[in-house]
Amino acid sequence: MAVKSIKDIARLSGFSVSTVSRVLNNTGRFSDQTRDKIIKIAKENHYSQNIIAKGMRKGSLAIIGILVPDITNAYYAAIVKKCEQYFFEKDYLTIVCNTERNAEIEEKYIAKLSNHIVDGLVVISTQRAISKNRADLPTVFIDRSPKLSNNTITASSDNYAGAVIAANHLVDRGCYPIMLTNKNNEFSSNKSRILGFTQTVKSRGINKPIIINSKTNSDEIYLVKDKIFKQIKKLLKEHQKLGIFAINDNVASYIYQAAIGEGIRVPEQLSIVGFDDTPVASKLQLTTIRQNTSEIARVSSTNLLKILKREDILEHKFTIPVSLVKRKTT
Amino acid sequence: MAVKSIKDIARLSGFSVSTVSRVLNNTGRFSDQTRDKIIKIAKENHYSQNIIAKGMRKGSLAIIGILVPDITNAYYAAIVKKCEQYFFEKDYLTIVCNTERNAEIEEKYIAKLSNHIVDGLVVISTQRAISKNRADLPTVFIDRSPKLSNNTITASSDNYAGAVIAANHLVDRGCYPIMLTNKNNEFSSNKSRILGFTQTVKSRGINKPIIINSKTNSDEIYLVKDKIFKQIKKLLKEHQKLGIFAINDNVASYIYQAAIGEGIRVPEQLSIVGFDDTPVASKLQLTTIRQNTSEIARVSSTNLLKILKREDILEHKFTIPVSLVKRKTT
DNA sequence: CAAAAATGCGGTAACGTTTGCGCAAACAGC
DNA sequence: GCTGTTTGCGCAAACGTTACCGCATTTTTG
Repeated sequence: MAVKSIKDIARLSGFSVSTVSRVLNNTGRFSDQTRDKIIKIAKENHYSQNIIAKGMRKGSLAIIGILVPDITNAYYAAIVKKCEQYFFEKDYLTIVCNTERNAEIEEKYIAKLSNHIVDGLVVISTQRAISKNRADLPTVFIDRSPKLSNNTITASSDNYAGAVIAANHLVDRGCYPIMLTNKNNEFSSNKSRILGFTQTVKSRGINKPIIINSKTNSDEIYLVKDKIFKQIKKLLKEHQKLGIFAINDNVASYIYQAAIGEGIRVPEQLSIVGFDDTPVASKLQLTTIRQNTSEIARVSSTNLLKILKREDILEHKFTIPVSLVKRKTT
Repeated sequence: MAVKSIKDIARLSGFSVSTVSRVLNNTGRFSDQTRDKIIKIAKENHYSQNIIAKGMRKGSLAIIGILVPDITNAYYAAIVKKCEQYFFEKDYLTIVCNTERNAEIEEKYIAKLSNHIVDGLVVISTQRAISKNRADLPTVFIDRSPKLSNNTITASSDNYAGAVIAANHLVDRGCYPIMLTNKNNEFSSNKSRILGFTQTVKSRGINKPIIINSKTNSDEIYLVKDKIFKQIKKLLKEHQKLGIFAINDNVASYIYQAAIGEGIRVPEQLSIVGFDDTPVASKLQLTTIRQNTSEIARVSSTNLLKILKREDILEHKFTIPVSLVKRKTT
């Protein structure tokens, strides 16, 4: 009961603290008898190592911090889960921070985590360049990276290729392609998707690609439903089949439901391709571009651990392939 | 640059470490001049407190651990996010652990966290009673709690009331009610829902309530689709309108999609009520029983912090009200 | 069998912080 | 101007570990 520290085990076993420490960490020299006796006593008394003290001595608690806009978002949740599990395999714990994409909250988390509490940081999709005073903390970025220096390490999906696949898929199925984006078009991932769409559509003979920008967040797109459908209905008169490439599954699923409500047949009149492949997409049977979240997480985690082990990392940009998941909306 | 510890600030300012510590923590006695000078130097040199050392001295790192089956599940994600945000408000960080409902993994996490790394634990829906050797760690439970002692603190939705609401809603709309559960019927939350359904249905004059147990996990229910629909179709011949109360939204949404595939009209022939109110339910326009995840998280977090502050907690069971969200499947 | 090497173990400093205690100087009261 | 109180600050111990170093004792070597 009263056993708290290595000192108690030392006292109970008759050995010194250094010997107990060596046995418990399996380092240095000690006899088999000594080991057995100390281990036995430690177990009997439910000794558990004080990680704080160890961390102080070693200068590390073996904890990783992960900054994520919102754990409730299925795409982020998938990444965070995989990272956490990967780190735990390697004996690291993970502190999760919901930043709400709010720069102020981000700064607060970073300030707190910088105080020697985490060994490194995984940063997903930050609003802006991260404050410089965390410059000492090893960091890997997911999706987007600040323009701090040219050796920041980033992993992201091949957004450009995803858009190319989506655009070609729509044109192949005889649709006149439209892209529907949200207000976050300054995000590099959105930029790449727009570029991929535009270039592909042009290469298929359409000179003026139509891109509708909702100018809202993905989950507030319902506010501009009427405006969007006015445009869609107008286009439907000019083209037999329309194909919407939505910036993500949330937007795609909303448009899908709304189209049905408007009496537009999917996919006969209107095909829809989303992006992400979240559970909603699979429940709604939405065709979408799948992001390989497991791979993004794996690459990021291993890179961070490599930095911590001071191993060299040759690449700095890691681009993860995406794939088309064909379902019932195309 | 080379400034690492309070010692450096002491050296640079000409004061002792104790004075610096007192100023930085705003405790004890010091003059205004001293304060200004020390603060200035600390800021100039970007001093940041070493939380590990502080933690060692104070015996706490101000970190909470949260054990959750799967952060990817929307219901759990909502709770975890709220808890994390609440703890951060109170200056605690949160370590998230995905246990996959696996007892072995749970034990590993608990063993690791027990080593003085967290101040307390939030445990969501554990598979079994938690290993006894963590008995020293303050813990609150969500959804279900092990039968360790009768003062374990638990917060959960009013599952019984939810089932009563769902059953009445279905009967009110002229449906012959059926309940569809998964294999986890030993879970107390499922038990309560089944009880609520059974008793309500009986009180409405149906003596032999029909409960179909898929005997699979929620996301593997597709394996027994044929069996389930055979039964549903048979019942459809005996009753004009059927109403399914599904154990959760995942099951409900699958049944919804499958029913449409089978050519059954929803809600004309078959009404469906889910449980949870996850994003999928709202996307699919599923009628469901909403769990108040914010409230569950708030109650649990405040209770844990109360325990840490050694405040008395009068109740041990916290039951959070649920509500009917009527959408298009009823 | 002497010298050299290996083994087993303990003493102790250090990690960076907080905090009780004590002491000198300044200030207050009468 | 003497006593009593307050103020400002430093010393040093302590939190629980780890790891360097050193010292017997034992084992190996030639």
